[in-house]
Amino acid sequence: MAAVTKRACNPNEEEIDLRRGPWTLEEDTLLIHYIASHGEGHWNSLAKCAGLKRTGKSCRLRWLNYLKPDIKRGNLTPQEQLMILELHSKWGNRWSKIAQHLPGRTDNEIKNYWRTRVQKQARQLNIESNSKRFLDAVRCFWMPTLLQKMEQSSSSYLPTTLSSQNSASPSLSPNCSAPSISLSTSPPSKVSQIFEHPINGNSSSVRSPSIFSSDSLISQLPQTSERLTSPTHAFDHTVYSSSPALNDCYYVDTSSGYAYDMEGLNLDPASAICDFNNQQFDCQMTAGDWMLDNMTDTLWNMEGM
DNA sequence: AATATCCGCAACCGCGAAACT
DNA sequence: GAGTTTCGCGGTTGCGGATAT
Repeated sequence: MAAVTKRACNPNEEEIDLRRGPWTLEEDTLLIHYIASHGEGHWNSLAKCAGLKRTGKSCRLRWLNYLKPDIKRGNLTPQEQLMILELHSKWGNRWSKIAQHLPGRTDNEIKNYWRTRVQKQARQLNIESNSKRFLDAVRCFWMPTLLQKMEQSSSSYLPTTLSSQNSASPSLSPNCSAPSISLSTSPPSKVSQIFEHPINGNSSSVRSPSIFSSDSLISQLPQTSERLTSPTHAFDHTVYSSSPALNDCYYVDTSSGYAYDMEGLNLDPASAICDFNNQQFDCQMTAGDWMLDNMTDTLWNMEGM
């Protein structure tokens, strides 16, 4: 039951009972129908004209975060999680800006994801979520694991003729200035949304932002052949090798058929050991290191990661 | 089975920027 | 240019379901 408060916007106006709390189906219907026929904007007058005893602010929030038709619901895909991690490393808590690059996702949803999932992991590791250390952790383990899931999903999801080709695997292209999660072959038919590289964009696909620049976190991921020594590590050369078609950079969202959750990921601790010869990052893994100590029971077994 | 605790998410709040008068 | 209104953003809260005890 939504709370009701007495409020007078203007001393001359009669007091209006303003509802608060969860929206009812009736209110949702009113708002949807009103916007369908009159459009959105001018939220305060919209609330009054639609017969909603809500603030314009509340109506706007309800519409943008929940009722808008193109809102995508369900778990964030690995691709989306990866993009959030990447963009947050660049922009910080600019949720709305980050959300602009994730069609169908709201800033509120992304913010909640960051606070409930990402910051939780940082807390469990006793490191600041905005610290370089945590960024390294994200870069060295979280992102590769997401990429692994993307690789696996694309392999199982795409037709075998496609998935058997290296070029069809999501590839990290260190030199790619556009989204570096790429498919260099024609996008599969089941791909729901494709962000094309700007120089190739010629369809109705949503244009991708130019993220994942050369100095981005992803481009700083350790090259598999150089730094990942475990034979069981899931990242083979197809993940990190340069795509022969660097210009063909797609962001592939397979969410239409999948609902991934980090919690479902299971990374063998042994496979997470890095040997960073170049020591570019301070997340070198040796027995007794802070991260290794923690990874079996927090971040790196992916329970809750 | 009952209670406590945890967790995710929708909704609210305060503030600053932009638009309008 | 000043004052007011509207909009949008980021931070926070609180509810309800899930899980643990």
